[in-house]
Amino acid sequence: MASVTIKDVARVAQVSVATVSRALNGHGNVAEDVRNRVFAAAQELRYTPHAAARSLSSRRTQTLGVVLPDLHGEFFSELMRGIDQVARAQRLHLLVSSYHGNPQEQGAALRAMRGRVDGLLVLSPFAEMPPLLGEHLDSSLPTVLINSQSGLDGTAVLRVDNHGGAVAMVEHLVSCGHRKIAFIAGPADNFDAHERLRGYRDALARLLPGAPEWVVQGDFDEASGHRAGHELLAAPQRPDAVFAANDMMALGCLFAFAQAGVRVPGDIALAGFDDIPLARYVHPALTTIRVNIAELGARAARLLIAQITPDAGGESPTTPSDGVLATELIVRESSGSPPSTPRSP
Amino acid sequence: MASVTIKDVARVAQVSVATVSRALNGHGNVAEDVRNRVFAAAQELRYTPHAAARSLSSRRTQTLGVVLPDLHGEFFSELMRGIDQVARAQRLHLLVSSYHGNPQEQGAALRAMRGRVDGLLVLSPFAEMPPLLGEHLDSSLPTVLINSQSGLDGTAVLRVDNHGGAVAMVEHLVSCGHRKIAFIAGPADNFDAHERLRGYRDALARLLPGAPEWVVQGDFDEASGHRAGHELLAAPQRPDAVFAANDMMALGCLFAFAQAGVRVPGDIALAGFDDIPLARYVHPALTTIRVNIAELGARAARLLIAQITPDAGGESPTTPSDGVLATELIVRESSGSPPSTPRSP
DNA sequence: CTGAAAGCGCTTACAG
DNA sequence: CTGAAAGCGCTTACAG
Repeated sequence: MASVTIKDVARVAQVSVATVSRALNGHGNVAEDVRNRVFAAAQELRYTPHAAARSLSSRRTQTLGVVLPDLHGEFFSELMRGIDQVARAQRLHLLVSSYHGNPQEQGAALRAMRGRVDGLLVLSPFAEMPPLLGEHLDSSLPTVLINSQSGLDGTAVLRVDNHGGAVAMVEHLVSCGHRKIAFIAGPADNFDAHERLRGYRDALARLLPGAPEWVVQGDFDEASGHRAGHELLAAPQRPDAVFAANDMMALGCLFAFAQAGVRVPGDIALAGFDDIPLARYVHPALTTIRVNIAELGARAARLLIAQITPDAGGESPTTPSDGVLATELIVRESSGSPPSTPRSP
Repeated sequence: MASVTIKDVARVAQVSVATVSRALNGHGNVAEDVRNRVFAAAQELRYTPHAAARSLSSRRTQTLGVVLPDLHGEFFSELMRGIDQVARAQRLHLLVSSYHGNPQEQGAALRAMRGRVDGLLVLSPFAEMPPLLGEHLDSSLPTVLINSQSGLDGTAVLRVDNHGGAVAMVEHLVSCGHRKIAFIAGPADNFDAHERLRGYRDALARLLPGAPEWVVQGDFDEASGHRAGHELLAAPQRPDAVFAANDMMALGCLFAFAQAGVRVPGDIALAGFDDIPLARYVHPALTTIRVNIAELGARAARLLIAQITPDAGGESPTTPSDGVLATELIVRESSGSPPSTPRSP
């Protein structure tokens, strides 16, 4: 079953290659019996069209490109799941490329997509748009940016409502009676981190006017949360509540508190952001903000498909090219308020 | 920056397209100054070769295909991480395709890879080789099967040592003094599940001759572990230890025990398989078998690359085409033996 | 070292 | 409804 081409099928079916192409692609204008002969021949020979050849002449690859900073963990797999779900419904393939957090590589990854994909999904979490992004984005290639700083001409952007989520969390903590609310920030150069910090600040200013901000720097990983936890405990006055910009840091912080014999939420309340699977399993279960990453991926894919084929079941044409994905407050034990729903495994 | 082709570069550099091609591909036999002119022209025009065209004429796609049952969770993301790591070192792209557990779709996915990839990594966990696999595998396309039942002619297979891991776990449980060891099995039609069950049986027969097997059926998800837990507690004589064929089921079982007020490991010891991130966070931390999935992906990718380009830094030529990936016993609290290392977050 | 030309395997106007 | 032919954008012997 080496390489059987359209010519072989044409020969066996005794028609021209043009007819084979039309028959196999369902182009209507083919006589019934001819079509059957072609199908039979194709089947007999186990013919599969050569994708590169088809792409070259049809200018379509039936493939969506996904360019990410890394292929790591929950976020990646959830995003891919969402993207895959809508891509397959359109019979589109997925070409994934990680640039390993390296802006240099990002440009290369973007450029290498030419001729391989019909459109691009790009995750570029840098708070400052790398100049490369704009330069390497082929303006003739439909593109949807995910959770990225915008700033690009007409490129569609889809974002998680990080700001709104952070505001909701501060509101919740305040409603639980907490007043001295510290924040463990994410990496300064990360756009999501930036938005969450902004949400914390805005909510604090509005709900607790006059209350000082209390921000400890972290970098989204557990170790930095652990350090931040110790740092907070060392302060002359301890906070009532700690809001970490993501769950991993909240977990690190929780561990630091446990080491120091500080009880959560008895002594200090704690909250995170993301609702990773672990969040419900730690003790106490972590109050957090849920982000439906699969949905983010699915919507981004729909947005992109709508750009590629305005009538293939993508987002409706009235959908604005920019979108925001809502978040959800998940109240568990760690924030000092009894959870609204019983704990489930 | 629409579509600039090699012709445009040739015109600007005032050479033939053949020369442009040779210069850009580093073919040595190009005069220094000509090469420079070509590079300058390419840069000026922001030229990027069209992948489909290049593939069609060179018969190489610079892409590895990955065909998986689903794009779900930890296993998927770890596998991808490992594959990506070695693929990028060779500047290879990754085309991923999920067949959503549907053998029918698997065939389609496999066939659709023609002309898109230089080789295939296929995960086909069905205990019975779907006849489709063999039929749809293009014999001219280098392929590596991952964790699949073999049975195919010369196709390379890479496996996790599920049998060995299960044996090691039973040995550990026995060494902790447990005698009545129950097993929560995975889905009957899953190859990994089958091997783990076989390991349990073999070890039991060897270490505890005469002891009856005690197998409860599960299907790898948490809910089935939960059911199995209740079922085990309802038995006239409770087991000393429960070995679940994966961590998710162990977690479900743990939850069932907690609900029933049964203490782990005090009343019943518990162990899982996989070492998912949650395993160390639950209480008590779960004794399990670690499988380095990223390494599995990396080795599979190397094996495949070696087939594609026997001298591009893939596995050494002496590497057998079949391989087994060792597992590691991770002792934590749940098995009733004090953990050998202090608990870390 | 360089160019003209064939060819990779398809698709798609263009005639008929 | 069908076929001959051009063309998609490259690469690669083949000459020179």
